[in-house]
This record gives sequence, C-alpha cells and structure tokens, in this order.
Amino acid sequence: MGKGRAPCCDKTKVKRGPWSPEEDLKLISFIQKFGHENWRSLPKQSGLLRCGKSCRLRWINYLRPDVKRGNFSAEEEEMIIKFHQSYGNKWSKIASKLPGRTDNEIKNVWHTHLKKRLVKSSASPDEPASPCSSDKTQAEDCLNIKTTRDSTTSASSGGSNNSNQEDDPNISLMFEYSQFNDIIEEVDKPDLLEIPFDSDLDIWSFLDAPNENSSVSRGEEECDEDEVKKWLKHLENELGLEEDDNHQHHKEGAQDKDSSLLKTYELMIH
DNA sequence: AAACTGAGCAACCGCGCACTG
DNA sequence: CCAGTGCGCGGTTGCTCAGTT
Repeated sequence: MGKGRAPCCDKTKVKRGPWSPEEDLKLISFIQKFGHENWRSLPKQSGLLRCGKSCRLRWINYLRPDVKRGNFSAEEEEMIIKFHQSYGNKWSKIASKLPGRTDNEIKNVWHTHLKKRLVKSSASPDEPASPCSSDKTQAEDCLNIKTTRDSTTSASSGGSNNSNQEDDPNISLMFEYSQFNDIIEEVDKPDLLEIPFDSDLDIWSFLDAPNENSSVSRGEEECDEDEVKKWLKHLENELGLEEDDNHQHHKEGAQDKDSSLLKTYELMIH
C-alpha cells in the first residue's frame, strides 16, 4: 500500500482492448490536425475514451502513415538478427535501423520466428552463412547496402512500372515510405498544424457524423485533401485493398475492418 | 464437422529516464 | 536538490485464427 506508482489513467474510465475503426479514425484525424505534443491530454482533446499510452501505441504501431506492414523480407530478418547481436533486446534501437518497422513488430518477429530459427541453425552448422558478418560495423554495412539499393530504386523510379519494385515488394514499400515521409514530418510538427480550438466544433461534428461533413470549412479541408488522398492511397496499398491486389496474407476479418475504415476515410475526403 | 492446439500479433503493464517547476 | 509528470521501452498477456487430429 502506498508503494509503486499511480496508474497512468483510471482504468475504469478508459476503453481497453482492440481499437474500432471509429476510434482509429478519430485518432488519425486528431493527429493530422494537431499533431501529438501531449499523449496524456490527447484522448481527452480528441474525445477518445482511451489511455494516452494506448493512443500512442496505436499510432506508432499501426496508424502511422509510414508504418510498413506485411511480412518481413529475408533481408530485413537478417538485419534484425545482426542488430540483435549488436544491441540485444533494444527493440527501439533496432527499429530505428529499419524504416517503417516498429519495435513491437520487430520484437514479435524475433520471438515468433527468428529466435526459433537461430536455435535451429545453431543446431545445424550446415546453415548457409549470413551475407553479413556479425559485428556492429558489419551490421551497419548491411543497412548501407539496403539504403543504397533503396535510394537507387527511388532515384530510378520515376513512374510506377519499375520492375525492381515489382520484383521486391519490400523495396517498393521502402519507396512508399520515403514518399510519405513528408506527410509524417508535417504531423510531427505541431507548430505547422496549430489550429485555433474554436474550430473544434466543426471537427468533432465532422468526426461524429462522417456522412454529414459537407458543412466542414472546406477551405482548410481542401488544403489537406491532397495529403489525405496520398495517405489514403498509401493505406490502400498497405492494407492490401487495391483492386488488383495479389496479397493473400490479410485475414478476412481484418479486411472487413480495414475496408470499413477506408470507406469512412473516403467519406471524409469527398 | 467438431474439438483441440499452437502460432502470430495487437495491446497492456509497469519500470526507468528525462524534463520541469 | 527534489518531487511530480509524461514519455518511451521492454516484457508479458490474451485473443484470434489456421492447422491438425
């Protein structure tokens, strides 16, 4: 009694568990408009019945436009293994070396795939040698190889028919990451997003009634429309909701959820 | 077809650090 | 210097779903 720290929020007054599309939408919209200067006050200001930490986690791990989803490439896995040798369980450190990947995701991959694989490979010495040696410098070299390839791809791909991108979906995603980086930078600069709070009513009525958003101040909305469209496109790619999508790894339940979210987004921008 | 099991992953928890007054 | 506050991180939990029996 009296020991330990007070909980970050009143657990009885906040919603827990999986996020609904509506909550996602609220969070995205809020951060797009105001940034995330203060996670603790964000739920109150955004009207979310969530703990600030939960909002932060949801944003960082799932909703951030630059977050890369889907399977890890062999190259990425190799990098994780190498960086883990260098840094240990410093997942955020490792994540910082892998653009678009989150510490949580990397941690999960490590515990579910890579750890087991390492156990196996240490049991069978015939395992092919890794392309990079094991010390830190070499691990950094691995990254350099990747970023070089990445920038080459970016530089050479003026259009969307780049064959390298088609060959390697991860390079394609890395390209998309750089494409949307500027949007994220905007989001991370609250000073650029400062909007007087008397506009709140519009925003919240807009969020609460996405079908009746025609009354929202269009001037301001149009400024963001291109960025939102870009982001939307990006989300479609990331969620595997494009018409000619070949990705099979998304579960149907998640697709339903994602597509309903997407519909709400579309209502937002049209 | 139903029950069981294990893998994968999103989300939560609590600690430590940095910052501020 | 100290206490309070907020954030970030790493560990852990628990739900969902696919594979197996």
